[in-house]
Amino acid sequence: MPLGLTAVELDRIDEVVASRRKVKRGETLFRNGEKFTSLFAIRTGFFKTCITTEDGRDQVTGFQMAGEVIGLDGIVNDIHTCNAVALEDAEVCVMPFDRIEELSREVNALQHHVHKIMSREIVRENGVMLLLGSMRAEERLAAFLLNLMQRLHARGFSQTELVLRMTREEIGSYMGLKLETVSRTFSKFVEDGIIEVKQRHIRVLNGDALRNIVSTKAGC
Amino acid sequence: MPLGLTAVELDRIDEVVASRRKVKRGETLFRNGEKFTSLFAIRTGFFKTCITTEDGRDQVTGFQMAGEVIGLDGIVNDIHTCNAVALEDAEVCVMPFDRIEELSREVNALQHHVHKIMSREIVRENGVMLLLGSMRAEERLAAFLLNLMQRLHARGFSQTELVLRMTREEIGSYMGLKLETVSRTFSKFVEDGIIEVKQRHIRVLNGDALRNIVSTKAGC
DNA sequence: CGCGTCATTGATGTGCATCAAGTGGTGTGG
DNA sequence: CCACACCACTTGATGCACATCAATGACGCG
Repeated sequence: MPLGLTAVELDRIDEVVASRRKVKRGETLFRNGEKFTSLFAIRTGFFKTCITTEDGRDQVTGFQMAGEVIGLDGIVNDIHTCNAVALEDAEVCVMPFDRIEELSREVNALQHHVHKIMSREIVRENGVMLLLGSMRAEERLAAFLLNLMQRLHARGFSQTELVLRMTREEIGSYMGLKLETVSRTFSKFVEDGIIEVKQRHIRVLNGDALRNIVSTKAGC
Repeated sequence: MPLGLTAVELDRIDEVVASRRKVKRGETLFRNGEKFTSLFAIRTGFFKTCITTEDGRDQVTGFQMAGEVIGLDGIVNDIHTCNAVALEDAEVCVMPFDRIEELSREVNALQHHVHKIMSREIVRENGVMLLLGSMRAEERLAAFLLNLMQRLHARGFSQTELVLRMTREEIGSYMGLKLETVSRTFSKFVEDGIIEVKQRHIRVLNGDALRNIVSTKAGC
């Protein structure tokens, strides 16, 4: 969590956690239409959030890992508007939102932290919109891999190796592509010597090449 | 603004407005990279927000009208990450964010209101992601028109007539389409008798048809 | 009136979707 | 422990929606 807090403040912040909850792989933490009461801080595990429309369309709107907060969509109307599904066995901290609001009136740092988390999510989604609106398949996947690597690295994992927690289809859904396109694009990256793929294990051989792919549209 | 407030509370909320600012058509309210200090409530006028990437790509991430709040992206890093451009002469209320935080510690309703505004933006962007990721051109534009109509109607404007404040290119950028595609799709709607188009003036003849277009992917 | 901006419409190209077949890993039950 | 079934993935062939390129038309402003 945040920085520059006194011990007392840190204790107060612990108070927002009402309980913990385990979610098995494949199960949902919350569903579209359910009443919103709490935000969830992921302790361990990996989630996807996805929207399902009346007509059966379904789209992954994000992947969340340990240390990230999930459930912000529910605040507006006190109803969750997406499903949060565990992609591996997970544990979350349940943080009742009224308690968060209460405490953040007393602890300025908490208040500001909450605002930042929400703003960060807005900015992240801006980035995804950019990606969906104007990038080609290779760029999307390069950006996706770089983003995952960066987040995993920030958590102390390898910079170059990662294990995908999601299927090709879920990646495709998130990136606005079909699973075949995801697969083909990975294959192309392999041919080009940029990554190695073995099932869901990915080793990045040439991170710069990925970065180039993402930001080399200028020449077009 | 929100409901169920005492007169005293309402007075307090007025305090968040430090000043007003006029923005002429084509000018920016804030720019990517500028220091973030305030949120802005639009009093009159119409804005677009857009991201510009290093490599010159540019994408509209939203259109905002009177009564909406703009600038939420700046909270995370105290830096704006997008440009806000007035599409017509506009006036905004400047609301210094530290004052918002200060006051929302005292006025619960304000605190909750701020949270809702941010959450609403997250949910809106979720919807755009869905649109960009899985809808075809006709569906995107139908959804776009319906959304504009609904927001304008909520502000007391006609349900069936609207004036686009933005160019075809800006619409296309927002929807992940080229301006030609936007134009062609409008023309198709006209052929089908769904709308009338005269420059930027749009009259919706058959709102149900639009709604059908948006939610008729089940059959495909 | 003439120029610039925005919009429309047509002809052609292409990136990704779609359809289809086959492979490989995993898990289960005999 | 092996056989089978299932699922995720890969790879190829074809088609289509939208992009791209290009020409023309309609406003609005100096």
